[in-house]
Amino acid sequence: MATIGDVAREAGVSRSTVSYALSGKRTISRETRERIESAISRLGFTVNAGARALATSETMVLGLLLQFHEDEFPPAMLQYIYAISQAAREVGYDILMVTDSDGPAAVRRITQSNMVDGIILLDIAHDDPRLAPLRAARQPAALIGLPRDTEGVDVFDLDFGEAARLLVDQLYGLGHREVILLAPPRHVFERGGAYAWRFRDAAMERAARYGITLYTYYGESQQPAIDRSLNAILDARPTATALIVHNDASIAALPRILQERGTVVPDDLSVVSLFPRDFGRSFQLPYTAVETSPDTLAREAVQHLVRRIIDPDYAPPIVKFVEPELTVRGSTA
Amino acid sequence: MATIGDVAREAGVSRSTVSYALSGKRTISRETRERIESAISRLGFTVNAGARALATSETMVLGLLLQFHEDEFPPAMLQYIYAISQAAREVGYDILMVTDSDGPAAVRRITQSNMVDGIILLDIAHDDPRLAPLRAARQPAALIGLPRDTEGVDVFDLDFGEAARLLVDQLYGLGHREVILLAPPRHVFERGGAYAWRFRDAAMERAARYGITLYTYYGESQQPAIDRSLNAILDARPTATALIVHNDASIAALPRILQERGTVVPDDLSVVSLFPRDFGRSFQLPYTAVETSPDTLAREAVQHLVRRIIDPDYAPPIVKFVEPELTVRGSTA
DNA sequence: TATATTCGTCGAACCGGTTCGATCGCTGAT
DNA sequence: ATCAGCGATCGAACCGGTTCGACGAATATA
Repeated sequence: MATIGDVAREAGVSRSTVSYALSGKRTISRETRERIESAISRLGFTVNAGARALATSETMVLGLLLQFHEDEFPPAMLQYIYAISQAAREVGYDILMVTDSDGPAAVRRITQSNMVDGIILLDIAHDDPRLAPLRAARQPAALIGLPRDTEGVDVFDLDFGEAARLLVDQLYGLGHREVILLAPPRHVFERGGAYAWRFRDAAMERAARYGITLYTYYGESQQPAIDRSLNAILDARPTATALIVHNDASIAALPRILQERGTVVPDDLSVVSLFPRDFGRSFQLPYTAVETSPDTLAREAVQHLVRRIIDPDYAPPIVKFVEPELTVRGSTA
Repeated sequence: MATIGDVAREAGVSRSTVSYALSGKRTISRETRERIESAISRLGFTVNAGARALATSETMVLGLLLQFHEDEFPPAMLQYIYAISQAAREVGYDILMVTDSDGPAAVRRITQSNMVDGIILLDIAHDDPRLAPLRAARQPAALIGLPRDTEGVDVFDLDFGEAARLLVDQLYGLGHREVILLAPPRHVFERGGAYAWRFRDAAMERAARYGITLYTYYGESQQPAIDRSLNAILDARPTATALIVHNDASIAALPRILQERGTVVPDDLSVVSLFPRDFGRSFQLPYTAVETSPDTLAREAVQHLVRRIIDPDYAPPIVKFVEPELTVRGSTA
């Protein structure tokens, strides 16, 4: 590989001149610049990322930390990963994807060794053990998901509480007074997935205020338990007139289950849910729902992170809740 | 951040001594080593990855290049991504994930700038445009998927031809003589996804040999077209007694569709398929099938790649087909 | 006892960039 | 005619590691 020294020699200038021609940080005469450019293309020169990183202390890489929980629904995760990667590239950054099962160690490893300029965390737990090493790090971080303590980090998340209220309101307005809430699996709550109880608690609070009887159940994460539990829940509450599903794995299975049971939506049962917008691409989900948009969330997180990398205190840490939007699909009556 | 110079000063030795103590490449006295180690932990020293990469020309990072096609089924992709990431970490490497839509440019960018020690390519097209820049690169590559020309790269893939034969044999042995083959979407063929026609052609060849009438159809990739096309196909061939599904998106929707139609498996129709082993985790797929194992494939690719990074010509380039395995689930009669 | 080895350590060079300060030739203002 | 100011370029230092050759002291060999 050609180095900047080779280019300098070929163009008959010094290394620093080549560097300045590349960065444009000092004026270079038209003639010299052209000589350098032609030398670069003749030699096929590309700057060595490691050397540049060493000199500038900027790697132009973002760390993407994620854990893969057995009880998580894969399609949803990929939405985020992909969106983050795309958004990062748009602003000139690459993604170092780290899936270590030991999250805190992973954070320490990549921040202390200076492999990345910033960090994005997915799958935030209420007391996320990765936050401590993250706060100790030199690099800024953006979280997608809400932890208990947001100090020193930027947070982006859907307003799950508001989403729940929106859905309950919708059902209440249509006259439903006996509703089943299918929440995420129990492990999600135990692990501290705050989005789970933010949604559940808001739904319960709202239902209570309206005098709605809300039956709360926790879904399963893997087949065939998903099917079994859905059937069991529906069997247990024959008088319920509506179903709120906050559970990706279950919502994907629901159409088939209802079909099997001969339950017609919305005649026999109203169904509302909450899932990523692109689920429709993979699954047939004809339900009125709050559609989350991983793309938007990811893009916003990345852009904020990059701004903070460039200027660490361009603004105080933010906690941004994306407003949920209801897409009505006529699965309610 | 403490540098190796800080450690050296703290321990009262030279920088090189610290380096040798770290790498173990030269003998260091017990006493000195202990002084260095305590200095390291006192200062919280971690080697700077960029500096080490510059000095050693080894980044300990693998590039993972993938493109996200609209007509692909996301869950399958994630299996690979995750497995590769895990396998890489096991052997000390991190993953730089690149999703640029311009694949060849991405290959050039990360290889020429020396960001990675090796490259893994997913989603190989028959004439994959990324291969040219890859062969020009200094870094070795492993492909998951089979291109036309395998020169200079290591290739890992399921033996799709054999998989097809296995499934056709299975049906033939049970007496089926009129079979529907649901292949991947047309775009996959057009784009050059070799696995698609390797499976299809082998199935057709085998069917012809046995005198089986094979109706070949191409599935859709997105809802609601998937549902529509499945129904149309089943309507068009009421006399077919078996269905071979080589199409992730369709197989995920199939149970519901059959339910809707009142078709009982295997009494009314035998179904066999080909999908990743872990699909059972997300979807309820009670079908006899060749189950692919992204984990195994990914692990093998990564391990080979790393070996080749360490010793570029430890062996000639390999093309490794993983033998398909049939899991019988009683969806045939 | 003289000599060859081995052990433990150091200094310097190098990896491939960036950046600061200095120099030099011109131009324009005084 | 003098000098400030600017444009264009260079050299050197630096980023934080690794590695090679050298060297003194201790140990083994003859």
